[in-house]
Amino acid sequence: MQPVVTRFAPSPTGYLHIGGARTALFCWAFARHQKGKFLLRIEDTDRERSTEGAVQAIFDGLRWLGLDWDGEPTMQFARAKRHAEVANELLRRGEAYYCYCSQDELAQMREEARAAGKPPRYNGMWRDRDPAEAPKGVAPVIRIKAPQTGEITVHDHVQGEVVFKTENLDDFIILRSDGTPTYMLAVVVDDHDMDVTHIIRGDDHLTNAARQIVIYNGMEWEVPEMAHVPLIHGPDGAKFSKRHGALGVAAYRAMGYLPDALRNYLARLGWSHGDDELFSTEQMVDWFSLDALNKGAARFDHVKLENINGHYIREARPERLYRVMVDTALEVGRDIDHAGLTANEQTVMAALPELQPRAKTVLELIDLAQFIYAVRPIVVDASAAQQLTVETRKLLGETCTLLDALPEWSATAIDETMRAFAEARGLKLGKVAQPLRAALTGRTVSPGIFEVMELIGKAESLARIADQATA
RNA sequence: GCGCCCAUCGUCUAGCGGUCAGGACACCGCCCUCUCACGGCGGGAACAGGGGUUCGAUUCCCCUUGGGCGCGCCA
Repeated sequence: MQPVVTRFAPSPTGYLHIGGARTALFCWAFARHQKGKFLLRIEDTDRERSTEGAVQAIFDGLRWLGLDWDGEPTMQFARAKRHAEVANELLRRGEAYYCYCSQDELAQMREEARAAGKPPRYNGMWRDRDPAEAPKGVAPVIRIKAPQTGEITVHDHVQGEVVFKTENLDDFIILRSDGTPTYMLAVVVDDHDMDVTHIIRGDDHLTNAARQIVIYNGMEWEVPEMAHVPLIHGPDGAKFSKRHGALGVAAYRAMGYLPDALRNYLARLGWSHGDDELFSTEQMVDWFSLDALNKGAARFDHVKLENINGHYIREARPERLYRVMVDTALEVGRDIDHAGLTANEQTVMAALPELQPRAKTVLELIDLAQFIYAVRPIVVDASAAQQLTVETRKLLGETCTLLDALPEWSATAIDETMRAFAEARGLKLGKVAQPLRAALTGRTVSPGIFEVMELIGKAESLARIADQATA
């Protein structure tokens, strides 16, 4: 049996966007499931818009998500000569022809078609005309000779049998007047030459598939299997543009999302395996099949992504999370946090089990860790300040004395004495804990306050409390 | 305009002729509790509309409506 070969073929004109990442994930998962190959092709034939930085962003994004490709990436522009060769072969076979139309003539053609209520398309002007009639000095394009009757069926693993009447297809250009290939030609030639067996891509290419089949037929090449997956929509159901919150993969990393979380979320968008919501990459590879892909477009839901991210943060090992926190702080330019995190590696690591269930993103994790390296006097935020009254400041003074006398500095020991202290005063524990939290962290929200004290140590704890206490 | 695709709770989805229409996120209660999370328990919430086919339609077919995509010497 022929080994499966899939490919991801982005054009490097921006960042690796979320929709592309999902397509890549599906291509990758299918290839890995089938024990086949997953190839990468950079479609950089648009010389105006393609940039080196964008190519790098694609590599980085895929690697970050853990999508490894096989072999060296193919750079499409470098294969222009081969594309032209195929165009000329099509010419020889009588499956394509030179067209000498000017831009004005084409514009007029489109105008006329529109007026006649037909789709704007080329009218076949040069299809059967003798090239000897060609106007002097005009560099021609090469157009494919599309069948004018019958239909073309795309056998799609997601969309099913999609039938296009050939009368709705026109003789599109395959080679530009400057000798460079158009997208339609380049894709077909490359997919064929790369031995791609399964084309998995966005369903915005579904109509292109019919056109591409014309080229396959012209060359008598076998048409690969196809699967056109629905696009991702924005939260409002409309197109998922930058304006509507569509971001690059790198942006999610910067916002503190873990690659496992994004991968899991994206996989679940348009694909499912029963009721399974949370699954590992291995499980996805194990379970992946094209039949389980959905036909309808899905909306991108940041809230659910956040929930899944929270799950992966809770599951992550502190060592790994610590590295991500440091890297993220550096990347987003939070120098103070970066310095604090770096200088307190052991404490942060020890605190992480307390921090993890409280954070949905790595950025939140960093915020949560601030009490560790905050510098005295602690900045007390507005709501925490309300906890510090004349009475509670006195209370804090008394706890200082008790705490100072503790022979052993542990959360449980502190817990016991504070409970006893509160009870002796006829106070609920919260009446003591909240002022302590305000004094120690400057906030009203934090991990268990006795754990906080253990983490930052006796001296620092007593000092922070004393800063807010009165005798 | 023409062509094509799609349609189950607010969102992501399970369902592949007979189900009390299941799960997850979100939301609302309750519990746990030093705050906030986490966790546990419970609740409300959907088959777009209309025709068929069938003993029986969420499921199959058609139409309507509503979304989306495509129609470049862009990819």
